[in-house]
Amino acid sequence: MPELIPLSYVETIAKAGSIRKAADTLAITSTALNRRVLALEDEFGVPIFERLPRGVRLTTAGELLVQHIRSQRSDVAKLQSQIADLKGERRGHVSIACSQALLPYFLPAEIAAYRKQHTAVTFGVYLRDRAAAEQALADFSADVALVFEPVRLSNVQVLATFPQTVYAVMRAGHPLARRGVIRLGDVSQYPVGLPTSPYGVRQLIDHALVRSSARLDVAIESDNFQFLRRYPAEDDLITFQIPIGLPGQDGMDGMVVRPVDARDIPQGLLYLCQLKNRTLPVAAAKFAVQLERSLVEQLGEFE
Amino acid sequence: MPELIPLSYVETIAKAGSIRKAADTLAITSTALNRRVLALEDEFGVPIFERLPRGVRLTTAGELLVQHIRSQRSDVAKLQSQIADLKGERRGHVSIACSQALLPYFLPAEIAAYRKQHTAVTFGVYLRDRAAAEQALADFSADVALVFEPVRLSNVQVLATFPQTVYAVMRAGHPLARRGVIRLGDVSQYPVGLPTSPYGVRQLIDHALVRSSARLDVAIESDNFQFLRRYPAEDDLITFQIPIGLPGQDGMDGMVVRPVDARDIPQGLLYLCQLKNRTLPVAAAKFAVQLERSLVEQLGEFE
DNA sequence: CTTACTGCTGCATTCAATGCATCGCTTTGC
DNA sequence: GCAAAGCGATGCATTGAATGCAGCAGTAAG
Repeated sequence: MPELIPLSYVETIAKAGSIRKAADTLAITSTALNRRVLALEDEFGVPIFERLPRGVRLTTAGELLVQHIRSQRSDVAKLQSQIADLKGERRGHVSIACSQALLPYFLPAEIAAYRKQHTAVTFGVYLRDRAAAEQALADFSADVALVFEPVRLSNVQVLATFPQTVYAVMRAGHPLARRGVIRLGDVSQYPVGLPTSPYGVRQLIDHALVRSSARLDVAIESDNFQFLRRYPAEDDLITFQIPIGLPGQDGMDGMVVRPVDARDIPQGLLYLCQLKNRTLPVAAAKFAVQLERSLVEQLGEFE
Repeated sequence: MPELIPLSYVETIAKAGSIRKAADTLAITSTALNRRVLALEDEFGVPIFERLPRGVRLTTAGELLVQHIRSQRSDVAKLQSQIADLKGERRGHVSIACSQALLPYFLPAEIAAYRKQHTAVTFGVYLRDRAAAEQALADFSADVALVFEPVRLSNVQVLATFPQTVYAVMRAGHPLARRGVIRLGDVSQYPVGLPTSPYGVRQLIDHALVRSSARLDVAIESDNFQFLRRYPAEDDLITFQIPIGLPGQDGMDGMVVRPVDARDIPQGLLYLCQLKNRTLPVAAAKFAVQLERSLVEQLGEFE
């Protein structure tokens, strides 16, 4: 699909930082590339690149142009996926930006289920924090984002939200394991492990602690959910997770999870999003629908 | 802006119905054009055109492609208008599809006011009935549509709605002219002139008549609002208009308008629309904002 | 059966895009 | 300070991909 995305060399130059370097990676001479840039600037009547002593940098107009090119690329992908769809091939590619909690169980199962039906569809799964996920949507490097408690949601269209109760994770023999629902006051008697502050679960807990008289003994802090989920097996410590990041009934080898009372820590929301005003390629749209269905079912299981 | 819209020849061929005719209008040989088509079909792996004995016709894939090309053209226009905007030129073009009522007074005044500020912006104003206006949005031949009581509104995004009371139009000496508000029962004593059935005003009146005991003596029927507005000057006949299609206090030379009681004929809605999920070019977006403001003011005047 | 119109293809041509060499400029390193 | 290195821009020769020409095969209309 060569000339379906013209001007894509502009992106290469912007990334490389100089015309000569970009010409190298494009395997053409700098002359040719330079000429294309000049011709393009002539057409628009505006400089696309700012000439610096050590290379070039996009002007404001150039940034608009790059945005346009990316949007166009995504449109072409959509078109190709539509055409492939009516060829009966069900091809395509889906890029997903998501929070950590989705990676260990939920997305692998979902993607495997989807690919079982549509084997020609390929996937890209990228761990992005809440801000980076929105950025990924904006520059078309992701089709959909699945994030817990996102930040601002500007330029983002919410396809669906799913409430997520915070669960306490502990070893099976832990005293609190006998209770059905955990109160925050109970937990304050034990050391806890928390995610670092950028994460949604931590935000919810921090907010809860402000309003509450309880204080937590934070013995462990980590930015890795996998670590936080496994650690209580070795210690009396309690950590917190949302259900989407937990394995099913089996596979909890020696550990148990108990919901935290919603009066203490309110439910957070898991957001399924896409870029505002964008029509997704067929594959991505269908996958989003499947995600929505599965998440609604998943919800029922844990309630 | 030549090669910013590649593939645009596909549209030309589709419209011409044959490669050779299209080649004529494009001022190139049929050979070259044919080659491009073959190359394109090779890239997509799907025939774009169906070969008929007397020419070609778009396949399903081809129709998708044409839709994509139109969308792309509109995107490029948006980009250029954005770039022109930051050049301080405020250039651009706005295409408007609208009902008859907007043409005599409202749009001329609005466009003139806009062009006073942005002289480099050009306009296209096209009379389209309610169904055709939506079609015009869909194929990107119009940026915004202003229609009274539209039909289905699929694939259309409503930017704003404005209630429009139906007004009775009569000569100044008419007996009913002494009343402040007209009841449908009063009108039934006189002959009336109505727009033909596709128009929103007629729809409202027809609906009103079904529910009401009153019957109207339809002496004149026309699809031209200009005619219906002027005719009562020569006759005791009464016609109906919405305020947006009427001149201000002056310029009614010998005629008066009186609102029809909303209990008899409910208010209709004037819709300001754009294509769903489309980002308008700067000029069109700004003009839409101006329209919205003016219409809100206009509303105050007549209430 | 002829005529006219269609899309398609082999071969020669041409012109726009490319490559080469070089200039003018700024920053970097000694 | 002065040479070196890296950058974008430009004049000139070259090349190859897109074009044009002529002719093919097929179908519908008269």
